[in-house]
Amino acid sequence: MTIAQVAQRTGLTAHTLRYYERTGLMLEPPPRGGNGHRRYTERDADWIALLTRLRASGMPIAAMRRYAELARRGRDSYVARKELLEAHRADVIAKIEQLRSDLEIADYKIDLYSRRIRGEE
Amino acid sequence: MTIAQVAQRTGLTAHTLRYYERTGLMLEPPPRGGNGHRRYTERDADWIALLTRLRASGMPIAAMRRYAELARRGRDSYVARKELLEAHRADVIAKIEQLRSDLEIADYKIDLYSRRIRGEE
DNA sequence: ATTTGACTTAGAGCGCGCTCCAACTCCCAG
DNA sequence: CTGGGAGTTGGAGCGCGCTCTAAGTCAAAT
Repeated sequence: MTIAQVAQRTGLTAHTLRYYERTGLMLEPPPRGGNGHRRYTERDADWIALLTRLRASGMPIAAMRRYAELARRGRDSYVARKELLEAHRADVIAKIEQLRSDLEIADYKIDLYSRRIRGEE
Repeated sequence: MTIAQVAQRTGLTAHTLRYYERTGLMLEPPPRGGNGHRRYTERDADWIALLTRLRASGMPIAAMRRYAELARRGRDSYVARKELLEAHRADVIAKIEQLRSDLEIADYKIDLYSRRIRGEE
């Protein structure tokens, strides 16, 4: 698979794919064809798809890098990887709760404006 | 109220308070004491508290600036302000839903690692 | 008189996550 | 053999939201 095809498939740009590789997010650098172009394997594409989902849930690049490092260590890092993901999950859940509660002020204000618009105060 | 007191009360730094003012988030620049220092009114502090809550729910500075501009226009902008907040609320709710769904991959992986750790596969 | 400390300003710097640029190589179609 | 298109690299630039620095003013405490 070419970089353009992976970009297409994952929704990332080719720029971003090279950036991810540079910054240590790949399990290993994708193999190159005779012309020096990257030839992504199916496994590469799957890994990148996983990265995009972790990213979408707000995982920082640095944590994804740690996750990639663990994944390179193989079966020995299952526990560590699980812990990393659990920590991330807890972060996301906390963030969701925070958003919910910080949204209340908007709700309150919206209600206030509604009443003012209707001339109730 | 001094800038330090408002910082204390709102959890922002004095730096950030000046930045917010520079960038157009205040209804009007806080009055100055004889020594040129800002003397925040109770109303200023309340407004800043509202800003921090909007900010905490992820509203971008640019949107807060628009909100401040509307607020400066007074009663005429109730409808516009309400619409702005409703748009923000919709954004936040969408973001929460997105987070929930993007979290599924972490859940799935956590479960996978659990089973692998227990030696089931 | 001096030091301390809280404030002032304009403007620089930073961390994050991209995003793009310049200059280059390579291959293929016309 | 020429042009176009897709890829390569190192490194610069950007948008956001702060965050900090330098140099200065002023007031109260010693």
